[in-house]
Amino acid sequence: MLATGLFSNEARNLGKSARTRAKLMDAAVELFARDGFKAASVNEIAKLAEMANGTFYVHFRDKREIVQAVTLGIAQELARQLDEAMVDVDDAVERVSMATRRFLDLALTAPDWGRAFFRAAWAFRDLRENMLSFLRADLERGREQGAFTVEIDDVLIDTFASMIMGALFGRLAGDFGPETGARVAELQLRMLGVPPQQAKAVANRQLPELRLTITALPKQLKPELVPSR
Amino acid sequence: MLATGLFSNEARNLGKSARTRAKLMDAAVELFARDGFKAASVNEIAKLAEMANGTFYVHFRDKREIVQAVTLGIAQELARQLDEAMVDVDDAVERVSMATRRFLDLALTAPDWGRAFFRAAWAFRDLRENMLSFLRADLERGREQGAFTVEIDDVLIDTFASMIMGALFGRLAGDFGPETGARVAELQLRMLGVPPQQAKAVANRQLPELRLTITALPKQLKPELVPSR
DNA sequence: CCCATAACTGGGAGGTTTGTCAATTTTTAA
DNA sequence: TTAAAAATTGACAAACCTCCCAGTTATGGG
Repeated sequence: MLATGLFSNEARNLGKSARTRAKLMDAAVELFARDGFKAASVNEIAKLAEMANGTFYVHFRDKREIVQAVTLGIAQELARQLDEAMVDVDDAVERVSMATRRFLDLALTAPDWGRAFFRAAWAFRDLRENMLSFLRADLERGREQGAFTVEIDDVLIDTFASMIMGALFGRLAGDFGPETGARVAELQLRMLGVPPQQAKAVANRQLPELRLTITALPKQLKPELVPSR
Repeated sequence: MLATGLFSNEARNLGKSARTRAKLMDAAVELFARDGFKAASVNEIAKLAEMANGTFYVHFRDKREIVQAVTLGIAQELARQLDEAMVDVDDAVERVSMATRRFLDLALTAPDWGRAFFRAAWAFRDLRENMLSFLRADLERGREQGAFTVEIDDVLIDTFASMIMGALFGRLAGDFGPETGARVAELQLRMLGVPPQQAKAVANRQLPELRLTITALPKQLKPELVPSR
């Protein structure tokens, strides 16, 4: 077990129950990433979290419940950080390129989260659709700004997302290096109708340092997962 | 259990051993498609194939072996059919568009095969790389013919494949209809540098009827999986 | 048709999994 | 400080898993 996983870190100032719950979730992330949701066992999660099997069932009704908590937590945190990294970018071409590159950077800083997210994205439709709503907003903005010539429909959005997921997989597998994000962003912009030269320039633009802000979630119940702009 | 799955059909004129083996493989495809390779159990495979658990071990050393047989079988058959459907197409733009559209049509005619292939493509690197070698050939041909302006590298090939896999997933989930293949092909051609108007025209070109040729595999051991041209 | 051989059966050993529960320890708040 | 509440433990039932094997049945070449 790692010293502290991301959930534990978020919960470090909360009560004991929340900390134990977070520890279980961190262990679960690791196993979900490695084995998938179905193949990971409650026993192993508890063992990795260094507690007795029975404790698991104090904090989660069953495996389905921890799967939901973990995947929702990962999606929320990734979306929040991505959103934050882009608050003051207005140009759609920049935003679209940045989303792809930042998302990959982010997922790669916590590879287990990346892997678990990869699995969750295929397994859970509502989570996937929630993430895609962010994307749709930027793509439609690009059309309005006249930057994208392609028609925006569900297939386009899904395809765009698949390109990101494919890159995530390749990065996580170690097949590709850090330049992958820029390359994929370039390909995406070409697809959207941005002139090749501009696509290359924008996609390779230097990004400001990635500032990680792992903060505690608000005490209130999980906020809805919605684009902030 | 379905009347006859594809493996059983291929083996229908072979000896009893081959037929039983094929029946197990058909059952396995169904469960792999539903639950994944790790979560599917030998017990359930045997039960679905309507035979005693012990029979499984007459035909396969263990689960790894049937997973390998099934995934290789699916990949081979899909590659073979795809290759056959494209033998007399020379233009790279046409080939690339056709590969995407035909692959999707093919995978959708046997959705369990499609689902199992989808899983296998992420799980088994060598299988994936083997399929990608087909793709690379056509993409490079397109550069030589001057049709594609984009640089051909590993990230491009992987991204191209991810677009297909994403579409496959959406089609299998019922999110998208039969027009998806043409739409994704159009997006791919745009990405490669084909002028938008031409991309749209080629991608929507009517394809000759898909002729399914489920035939018995040659008696000799599995042939290598290699592009025929 | 006969019978050697191949295919198949089903019970079981030994392990893992899920989920429960009574007993124990830790935390919290008065 | 102390007692009630909350958290944790670990053993366990019941189900399910993989793989084996001794015994039974089916197949097909001579």
